[in-house]
Amino acid sequence: MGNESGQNFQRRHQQIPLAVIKRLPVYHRYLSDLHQKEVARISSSELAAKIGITASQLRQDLSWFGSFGQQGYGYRVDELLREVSRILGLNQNIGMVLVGAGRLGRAIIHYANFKRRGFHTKAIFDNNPEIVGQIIDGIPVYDISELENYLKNHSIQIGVITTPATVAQEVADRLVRSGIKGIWNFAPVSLKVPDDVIVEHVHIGESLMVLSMKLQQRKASGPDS
Amino acid sequence: MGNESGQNFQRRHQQIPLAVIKRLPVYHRYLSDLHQKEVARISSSELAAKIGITASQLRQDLSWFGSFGQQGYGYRVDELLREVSRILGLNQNIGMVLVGAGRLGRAIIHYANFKRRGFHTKAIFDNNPEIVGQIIDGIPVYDISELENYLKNHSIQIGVITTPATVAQEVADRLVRSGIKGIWNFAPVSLKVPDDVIVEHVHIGESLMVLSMKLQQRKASGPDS
DNA sequence: CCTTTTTTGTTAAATATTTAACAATATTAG
DNA sequence: CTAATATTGTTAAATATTTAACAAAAAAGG
Repeated sequence: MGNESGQNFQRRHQQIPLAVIKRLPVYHRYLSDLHQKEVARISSSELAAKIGITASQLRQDLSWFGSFGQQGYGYRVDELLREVSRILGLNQNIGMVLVGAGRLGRAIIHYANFKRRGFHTKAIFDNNPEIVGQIIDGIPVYDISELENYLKNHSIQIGVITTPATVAQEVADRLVRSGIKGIWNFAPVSLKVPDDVIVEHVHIGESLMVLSMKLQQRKASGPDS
Repeated sequence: MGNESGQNFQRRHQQIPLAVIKRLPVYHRYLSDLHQKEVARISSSELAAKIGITASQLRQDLSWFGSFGQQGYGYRVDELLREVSRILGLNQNIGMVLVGAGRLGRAIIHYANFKRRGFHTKAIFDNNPEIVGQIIDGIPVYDISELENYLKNHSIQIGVITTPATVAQEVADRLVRSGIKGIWNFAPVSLKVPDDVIVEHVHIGESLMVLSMKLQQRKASGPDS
């Protein structure tokens, strides 16, 4: 058994590298898969091979959070999945509101609600009178003017912005003023927020540009290299 | 004027770091903004400050592709925007097909078509008979069985996957067999493709987990640190 | 026309991340 | 019970990325 059995969260007091943080959801996905397939144990080298990284990196990453494996045996899939879930904060319920009930907003509600447990979209806000009052996926749509009032009376941790880019900053400001500390932003703008607010930006357009660029590079440098 | 005036694409023969590639779309966005505001010139330090990086990094990044600035003057916004667009491959028309006409698919078509020039979704494929035959945003929806035949007869560079995770790999295989070299994947699976095919994965769920984790960390280590 | 200022592109130093190596230890096999 | 094998967590080395420093050169000001 690991020497500290994962009792402690984040062993060292240094800041965890962003590169490590970004790999954790990937580990979670693969571990979920294995768990579903009822695989009981896996070694760092097997798991790393599946993911396409080195075993060293996997062990190094995990070591930021504790010791979850057993020498000579490897990791128990269910235990490691539980630990990674805990590290990711997936063991608690998180309340969200979504601003911008356009196509992307509707798609995200669906995605977020069905795919990931623990994240609950409690309310939707929009400025279109034709949408306000509707119920989308079981979630009520309120007028954007109600935003501050709603947030005052409900426990919400994350605000999701799926508005046009032009109003995203204004929405962010309003969320921040109402005490929201986490913003999941789909609008293609870099939001300016205070230091104590965390923004995760989903870079849809940027991702397509990266693909376009890589294709162009590949073409330029010869298809065989 | 820069000593080589950007005549050459990618000066050195080394591989361009992924970290650099990922920043280029950000540069593009800020330069577009400046261009729209009719700003004519900008120095590396001004632009870097806006973006929130160091001037050194900006100049270092650009130097991978050529010399676009002028000592004592800075960069001409229109020229640099043109160069960055060219590097990103935004100056050419790119044909795309989208597989999976669900909510996310429809949102992406809208997003990709309206927001970014150069990318044209030519056809949509789905297996739902109720959707097949429809026209979405001016784009015809065909039965998924038509995919290979369509790709044989049209010039398509990118396949977009917005199907459920369960069928994403199968769709990817079919795209690859039809000669597609670029895949823009929204399904939460790591696609296995040959080395000459480029996959860009939009990590929607993973991004939410990262946000969740950062919130949890912030909470744990005290709101003031 | 000359001097001062600005700002680039690049070389070098500092920092961060990844990979390799290995001692420690649990498991397995005989 | 002992020896051989497997595999972790961690320390050290290698690699990559970021930042700083600065010579070169253009622009601005007199």
